[in-house]
Amino acid sequence: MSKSGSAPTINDVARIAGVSKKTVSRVINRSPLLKDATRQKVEKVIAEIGYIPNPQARALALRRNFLLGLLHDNPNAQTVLNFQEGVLDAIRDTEFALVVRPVDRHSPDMLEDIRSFLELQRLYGVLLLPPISENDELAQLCREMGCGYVRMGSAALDEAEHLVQSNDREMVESVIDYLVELGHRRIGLIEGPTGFRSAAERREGFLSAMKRHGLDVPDSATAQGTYRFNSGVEATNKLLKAEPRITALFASNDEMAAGAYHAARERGIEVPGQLSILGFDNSPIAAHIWPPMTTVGWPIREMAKAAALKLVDPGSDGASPSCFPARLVTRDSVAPPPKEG
Amino acid sequence: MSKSGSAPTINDVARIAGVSKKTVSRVINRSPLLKDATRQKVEKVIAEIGYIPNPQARALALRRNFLLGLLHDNPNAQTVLNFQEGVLDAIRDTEFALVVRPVDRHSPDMLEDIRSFLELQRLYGVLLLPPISENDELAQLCREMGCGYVRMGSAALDEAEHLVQSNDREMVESVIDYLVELGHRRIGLIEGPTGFRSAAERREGFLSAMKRHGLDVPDSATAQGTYRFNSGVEATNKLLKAEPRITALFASNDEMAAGAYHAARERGIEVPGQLSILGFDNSPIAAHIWPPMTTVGWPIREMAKAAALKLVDPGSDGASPSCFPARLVTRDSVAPPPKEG
DNA sequence: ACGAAAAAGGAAACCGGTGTCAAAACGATT
DNA sequence: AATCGTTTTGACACCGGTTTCCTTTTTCGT
Repeated sequence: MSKSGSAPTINDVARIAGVSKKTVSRVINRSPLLKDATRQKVEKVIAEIGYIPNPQARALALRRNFLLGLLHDNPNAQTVLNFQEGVLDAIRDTEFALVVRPVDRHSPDMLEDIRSFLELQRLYGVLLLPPISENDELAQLCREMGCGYVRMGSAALDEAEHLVQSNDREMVESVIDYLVELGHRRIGLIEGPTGFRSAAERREGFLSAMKRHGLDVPDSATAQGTYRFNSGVEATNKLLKAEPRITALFASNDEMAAGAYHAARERGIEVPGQLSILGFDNSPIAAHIWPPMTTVGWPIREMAKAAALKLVDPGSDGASPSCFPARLVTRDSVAPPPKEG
Repeated sequence: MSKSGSAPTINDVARIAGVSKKTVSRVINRSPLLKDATRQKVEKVIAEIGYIPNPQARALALRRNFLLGLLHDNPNAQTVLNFQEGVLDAIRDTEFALVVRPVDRHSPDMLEDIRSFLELQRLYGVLLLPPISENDELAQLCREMGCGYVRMGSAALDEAEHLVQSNDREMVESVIDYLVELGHRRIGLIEGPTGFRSAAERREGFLSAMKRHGLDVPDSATAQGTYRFNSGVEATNKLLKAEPRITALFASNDEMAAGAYHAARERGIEVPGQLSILGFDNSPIAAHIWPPMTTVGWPIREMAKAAALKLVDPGSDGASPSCFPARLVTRDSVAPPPKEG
């Protein structure tokens, strides 16, 4: 019997069940070459004494930890946190745990930092959040290091087993359709920074929808931001100066849309009476700002769960492509355009 | 020599340095009974070949993982994320990693869940964020399990070595002083939920400052919220109905303060012209809301770093009490009270 | 210079699992 | 019943450190 006070080990199970520890190990690892009778006998003992394999020992023997890593360059606090919750949904009641690692994508050492991190911790796999999920070198690094990985993205960045995708582009298109239906014709775009795949996808969606409706998008009706609040303010100011007749504004994310509110208010423009504003991400700020913002939300938590499952249990469903639908969250920042004066 | 491709092991170091692995182990563990010459010789080799002890092996032998756990019941996404960054600041370039574990403080199984989590993962230590940091049973559990812990709190919850503290109370007092200096006399309070130590501290600070100034605080000038946005809306409505002559409002956190903005706007009350609003936490919403909110910010990241250091390197400074000063972040939601009549 | 105590080093066992490979058990044939 | 080819199972080394226990060397007082 194991000394009371310390958890039962594989040896305890083996002794009580009257088999070798290797056999117990086989039961734990679901080896197919076990006689059913043996398996059941061992499983009974495991259940009885409440044995749980020690992840530290397995980590050493397998040269691989039971840790999932979350690598991110803080796109947005709420997003990251929702993602963490989703991963936890997937690994709750398993031996896995989630380790987080904020990184700085602007640092020239990012890849080296991550390499030594992976080398040291021997993670089972990592989850890559945008924008660093778009970094192909990083994915390559994971492959080299024998570390599983799943990328979250708004485009087909990788093979299905390494990807959980959202359909930003389609979603933006339908959002523009919605604005056009309401009567808007002059719609402005605040796009995200160059180099972000999501920004590109959202812009493409915008442009193709406008084109489909036969609407003109002069250069002066688009402005670029950095996905941060301040850049939204600046972009809006620039836009409204160049194109004062714009009646609706689509911002590539909520923070910039909130910046647009700010700029509009400073100019005495009423939202949504004189200007409709639409964001993207459904972050908390969209709900808290006044008037509450209409935006597009994607099911981050479910996506995170799916991503984690691809790593942890690739058998179940891991190879199938996962594209998650976003949905329009209608609040009060969009109205029909004002009557022409 | 170690086979190229795999990291150097303790045996490599021992062979190259011409000592036994035990000696190397002693160097790594800073054993005091080593001759300086030996230590330096070994350290030189370690540096040369870039040896890093394998955390998995150490975890097995020491029965203790090199993982810090962050237990939280999401007080606020930005807070949690800042905290994570702070912990990372402390453990960057060490063998430690940070694992996160959101918990549900309303679940009756919370303690059991955490117990089995600790048992399984054998964390080196955990960091407890408010509000669960206030749970004494949880701290007791950590002690029982031999797991280090540090609590973040707004009061003296525990011994110095287990505590990183903020001075909410003092800070609220000085905030009220500030309002009174501006001329406010009728100040309302939206307090946080019962059972939160921070809520209690902030209320105490408010009341004692008001008392000090000889100002009356009728029951109708305080309302309770849940720390969530919506509760801020409701509390403000209740408050303004009962005490329409209030000229300033202090909310126990920014989310509720944002709710107060919302309620004020719905009632056509101008902020800060007719009503000054003050929040607490300096969360992003405070900066993004219109007009930008004056609030109190505490240095979460530094506090997190200090907390992590208490666990990782208790020698350095771990036993000394750590109380971090908050500071007033002045923005545009506070103005002198409107002239009477 | 001598003996005792302190410091340094090493061999082997151990932490709790997994991999390899050979032995044992089994079933089907002859 | 003996033989052969498969399953099943177990003995033993190993993952990369730490620990125990003991021997050898230093250091120091006298």
